[in-house]
Amino acid sequence: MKELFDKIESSILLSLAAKEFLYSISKEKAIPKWEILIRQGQTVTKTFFVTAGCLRSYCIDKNGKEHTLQFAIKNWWISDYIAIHTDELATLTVECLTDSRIIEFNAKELDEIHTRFPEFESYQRHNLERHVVSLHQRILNQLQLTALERYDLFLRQYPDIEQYTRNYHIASYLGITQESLSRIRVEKAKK
Amino acid sequence: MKELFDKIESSILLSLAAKEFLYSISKEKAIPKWEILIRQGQTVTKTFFVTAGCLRSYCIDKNGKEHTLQFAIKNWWISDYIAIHTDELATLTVECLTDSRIIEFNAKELDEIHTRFPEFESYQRHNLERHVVSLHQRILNQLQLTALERYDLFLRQYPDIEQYTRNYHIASYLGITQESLSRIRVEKAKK
DNA sequence: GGAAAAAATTACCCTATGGTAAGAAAGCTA
DNA sequence: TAGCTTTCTTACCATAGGGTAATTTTTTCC
Repeated sequence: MKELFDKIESSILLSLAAKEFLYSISKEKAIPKWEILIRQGQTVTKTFFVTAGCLRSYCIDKNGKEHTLQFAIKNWWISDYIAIHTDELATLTVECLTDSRIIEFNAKELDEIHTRFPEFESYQRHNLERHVVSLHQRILNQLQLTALERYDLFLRQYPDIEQYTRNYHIASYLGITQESLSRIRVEKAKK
Repeated sequence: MKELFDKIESSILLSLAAKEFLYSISKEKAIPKWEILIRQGQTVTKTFFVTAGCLRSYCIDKNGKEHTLQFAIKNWWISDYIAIHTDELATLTVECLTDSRIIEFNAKELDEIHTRFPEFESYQRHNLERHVVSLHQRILNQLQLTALERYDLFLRQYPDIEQYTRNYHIASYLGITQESLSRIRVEKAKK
């Protein structure tokens, strides 16, 4: 719980009213490892703010292969934004990679917070801007770097995430197979 | 000019004050084909709202290859968000693919609009949410579709953009070479 | 702590896409 | 309309990464 306000307050000043409202609707929850919070094909109503641990969102394609869209650790938001925005069934699965703690919000609650508290809306806008920037960078990396370069960058950029993940999670995030990642790791080890 | 308000008003209600302020600072500009609005390596101060025509943002990698990040037609925003956000030099070039019309905003102006007019901030948040959703979809497509499938999807999803682009623009957006796109087009034609 | 399950590695061969270079077509511009 | 420039196509070969399956290593959990 505290984490949410730490995070938000570090970027904007929340009014007392906003703070009380947030407290009144949000409950921090412990989620055990491997629990699934959103399941591909089902309806999505919630967005999650992570206060501890690590979650992952991924989709399973028509050949049964997993593709990781996002990892989320402390202070990050995660959900199936595609489904929420298009009002369709989940295209993603969101799972807990380790015992974690989250705060969940449904769409109506978030709408209400945004409407009632402009400072929260401002926080969200900044958040989304950062998100867009990181997605732009990810797309450019995918277009111009080799698999090895993307792996190195991932390790440098998100050193805290590796401890929670299996190699095949990272491979599917980087857009390669587990086997290719394994070959890359062998090459790296040789140097 | 009118377009900006058409677009914004269709999603939110702007107060009279906000509208007057927007009018007072924004000037629509005609930009000729091939003009470059942001140049990789230089400083970035502006964000563009397109009212007619088509712009493109791309980066040139260390091997001299172009990678298209975004196309923007009427009612879309375009800039080098990476540079603006990280406060560094442009990693992207933004060019005009055809004679176009734009309204430009500098960061300070946008900040001021956001601060003074919560309804504009709300519009921007929704805009950014849509942007995040489309980037998520693009990343998933890149991970799970073949080049041919991505090309078909592009043509279906953005039928209005093709008229403004060269094939190598589209190829570099899809993450393939111009030659590969050409081979794909030949295959498609056969069927 | 040990059996069972899951993940990672490795070897072998395969395929989609890349690179180069030459020629054809289309688009400008005088 | 001719000539120049840019874009597109095609052929040929190269390569990064994929697929399968067997083996080893690590993790899970009773």
